[in-house]
Amino acid sequence: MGSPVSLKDIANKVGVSIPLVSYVLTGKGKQNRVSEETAEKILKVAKELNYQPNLSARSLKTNKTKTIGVILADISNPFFSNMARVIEDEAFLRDYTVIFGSSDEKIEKFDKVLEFMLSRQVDGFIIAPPEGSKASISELLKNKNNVVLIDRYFEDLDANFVIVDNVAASLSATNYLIKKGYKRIATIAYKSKLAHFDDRCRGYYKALEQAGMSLDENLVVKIERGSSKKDMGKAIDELIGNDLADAIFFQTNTLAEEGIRQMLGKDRETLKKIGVMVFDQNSAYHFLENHIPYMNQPIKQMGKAALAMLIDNIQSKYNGAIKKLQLKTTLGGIEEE
Amino acid sequence: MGSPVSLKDIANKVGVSIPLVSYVLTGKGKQNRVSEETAEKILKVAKELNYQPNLSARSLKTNKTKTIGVILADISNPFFSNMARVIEDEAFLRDYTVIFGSSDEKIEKFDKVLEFMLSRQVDGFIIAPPEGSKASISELLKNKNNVVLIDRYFEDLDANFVIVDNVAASLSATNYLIKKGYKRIATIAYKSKLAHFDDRCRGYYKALEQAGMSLDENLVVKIERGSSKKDMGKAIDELIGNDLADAIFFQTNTLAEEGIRQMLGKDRETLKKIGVMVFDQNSAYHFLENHIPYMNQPIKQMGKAALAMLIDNIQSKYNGAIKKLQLKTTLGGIEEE
DNA sequence: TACGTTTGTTTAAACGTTAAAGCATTTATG
DNA sequence: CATAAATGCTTTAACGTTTAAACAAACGTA
Repeated sequence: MGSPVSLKDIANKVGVSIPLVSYVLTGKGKQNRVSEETAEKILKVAKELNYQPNLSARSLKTNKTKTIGVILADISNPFFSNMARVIEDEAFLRDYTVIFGSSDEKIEKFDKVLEFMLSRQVDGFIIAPPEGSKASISELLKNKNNVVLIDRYFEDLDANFVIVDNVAASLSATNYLIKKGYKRIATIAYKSKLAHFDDRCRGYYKALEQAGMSLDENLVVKIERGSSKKDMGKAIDELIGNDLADAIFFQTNTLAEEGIRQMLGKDRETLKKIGVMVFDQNSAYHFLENHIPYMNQPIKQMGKAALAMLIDNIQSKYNGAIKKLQLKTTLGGIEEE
Repeated sequence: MGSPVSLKDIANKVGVSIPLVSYVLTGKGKQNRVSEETAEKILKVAKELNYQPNLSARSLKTNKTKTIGVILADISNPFFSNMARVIEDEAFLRDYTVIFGSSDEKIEKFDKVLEFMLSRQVDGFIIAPPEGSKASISELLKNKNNVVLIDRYFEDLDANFVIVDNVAASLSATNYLIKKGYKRIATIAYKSKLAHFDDRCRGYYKALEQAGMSLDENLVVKIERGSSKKDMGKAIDELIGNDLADAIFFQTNTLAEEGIRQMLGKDRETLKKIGVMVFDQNSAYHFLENHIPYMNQPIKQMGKAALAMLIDNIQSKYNGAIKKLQLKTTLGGIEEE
């Protein structure tokens, strides 16, 4: 129990009615013509008794919980735990409570978490949608729920989102390898229909095209999520064992981590011969002999922007207008820095 | 809005009074003598209308929010984000909501987060207490709040906790290095008064003593939290540059990460000559040439146990009895495995 | 002086639940 | 057959808020 002090206690002590106290403490004293004098008394007593509003009662009345639900893929994954941290901090500042849920990239889990949060009557959502969740999210939007997608989006779904410019990022990433002189640049991606992964592939294609390099389908490898260890082993074997590729662009952090591990497993020298580029940052790269260049995602900015967008939406600052924000990535981990 | 269906709607449709519906839907039908027949009708209609209880109203009445507050040092730190994930999952299964807060090891931030959660009327807390938080937690306990400490504890504070056996873990860790034949084993710890850090040092002392090795104060380095980069640089320089130590036992993951980085910075060969042992696991070690042995903490077990303990406490299964759980660590990352 | 307006307050009602007490009707008990 | 007990339900009240409407007193204006 915080403090079992209610408006009633204050009202009694000051000698006024309960609504008056409510008006003053919610800052609506002026507009409800509460005299300066009583307002002061009320504030003083409230402080004395260390009044804490009963949020359940308030929510019951106002139909707002000041809580937002955040569904990420996996909160123990560094990318998402960093994002969670930013959202937590930002929400704290704005006096919003956050509840987190991990979808594990599974639609069934996602739906369960979503339902859980709906039953908790959250005021809005920040969601990194897993594959196949378009229908659920579309449903959510129909009930005019406040939703901001993050990190991912759906091509033909009119929803707010905050993502990075994946095409541009992949383009830069691939360009970096091209400029380094690599000729047979492979890319490893997840087998997924999520739009942002498509974009990453598109960026890769575009870079090759712009450089006048032909696209070799054998250099584009898609890994199944569940069996990434086995698949990655095979992929690395084929790409490197057969000298198919001289550089690899990993499209996610987790792919890179597994891929690099597999490369190291073969022969410590492999990594020095093969060019590597990664989408997203990872502190573990510091442990490697050579610097690993990566495309740095502005996690902090994304989290902040998503939360700001959502809360503005909840408070219906811009009524109904859909906001789409695409942030820039930056090149990091290069030796010059 | 989930569904704006209330008990009233169900009651109207079935043709009974509201309390009857409440009784049935909360499983108290039998004890309130509701006939099988009406109970069935109520359940059927509830399902039809997709009734979702209004938790605010329920909380207002019952004074329980089915929410627990979890305060960790930093949710973007892998150890804690893994812990968060376990707690999230476990709470989800039990239909409890979790709100997280990061203390950043700062007492001021901790107190703010604590107050925030109290204002949210959480039913209980799982806390990894930062240095200096004993008074706040003691206060919390006085108001008979349900608290379970995790990862850390206070020597002379009678509170529930779930930790690892730090003395035993450090003993094993140091013993491992001793058995490997190292003669001048250093340890690097944080400058902190937290009891679990003391324990880790004690385990180290004990191992040396048992092996008949004398304790060299120069081999025990304490790093300031804020300035760990600078301090660590100096420490590594002194220990290794002067050939003071032939092995280092890092007492936390973050210390090890920084320490290893510094060692690699000097010369890639250093790490092969100096024995290293780390408290806590880190997937980044896979990127190093040599295997890094570590003491593996049962994060999953800890999180699960803490949550179970807390919820049993909330439901006052064991009334007032303090529970102290100390779990075993295991040796990991050794080459033989 | 009368009456509309402003000012400061109170009363009433509601949000959706739960818990206790009340009230018929039926069934068991001697 | 009278009465007690069990059965199945309803009524009442309350949790702590917020919001709208009502009210009284003081003031301004004619």
